Amino acid sequence: MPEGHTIHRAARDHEAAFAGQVVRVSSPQGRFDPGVLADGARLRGVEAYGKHLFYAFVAQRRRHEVHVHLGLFGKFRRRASPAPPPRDTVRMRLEGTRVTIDLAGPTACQRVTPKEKAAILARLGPDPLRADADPERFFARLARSKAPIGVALMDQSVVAGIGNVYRAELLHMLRLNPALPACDVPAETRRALWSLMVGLLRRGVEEKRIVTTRGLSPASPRLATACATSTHVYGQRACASCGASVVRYALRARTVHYCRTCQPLTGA
DNA sequence: GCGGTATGCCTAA
DNA sequence: TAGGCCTACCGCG
Repeated sequence: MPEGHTIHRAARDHEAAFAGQVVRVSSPQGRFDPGVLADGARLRGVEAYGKHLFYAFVAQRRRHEVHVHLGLFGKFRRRASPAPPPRDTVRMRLEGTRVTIDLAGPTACQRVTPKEKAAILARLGPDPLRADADPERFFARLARSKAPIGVALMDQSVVAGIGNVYRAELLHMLRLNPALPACDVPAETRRALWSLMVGLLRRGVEEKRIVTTRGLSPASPRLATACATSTHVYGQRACASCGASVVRYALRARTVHYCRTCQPLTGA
């Protein structure tokens, strides 16, 4: 479930799993070249920025970075070491003494130079999960964008880490119609959007899933099914607030989910 | 077994 | 705007 929360959680978990250890890096699938990392490299840290991950290794006294982007399909699987043989779709295997992480289906998995990493970061807007995020950049971009707010929120150069689920939920919670031009979102609402992004993404990191409704975090799987409405409109047939049918339509090739009653176009 | 679907994003036209 | 890429899972026959 790769939106920003998944990436930040992976950074935290992988850093904890491999902190300071020597990790063996391989590509069972063969589509990633680990280079010098194949013989073992010490993991110095894992950094998350929006939906991008950067693994910093030291091998042969030099620093090496691996860039990972999960895209739509990418997934990490964690197992205890020694792990069973990988599936043949595993693009990258990170093998530590206690933990082995398999990565399958990513859009990107490659070693990058500092210059290449900087170029990736330069394309990204502020990330609400990062302490160094500057929300003013987000506010400024919205203020001068004529694009629909539903498009602006998915634009990683406007804000980094928001995907289709968070977009739908943010807009619903602030009663914004996805088609409203971003520049018409009032300044107060821009600020509210930022605070909400910070709160929801942080919750997503802790719970390892996207939960935007107040629902309790149920202890038993049976209860979990009963309280399955972890969203207001995304993936729902009926709006969790008012019960009206949730509308779906394609906006720039991505399906937007919203409630006509709670999010009228004129009501902003 | 097949087809549809998914929380993403890039490129060609 | 359409198509391509990447993988896993689910419902259907």
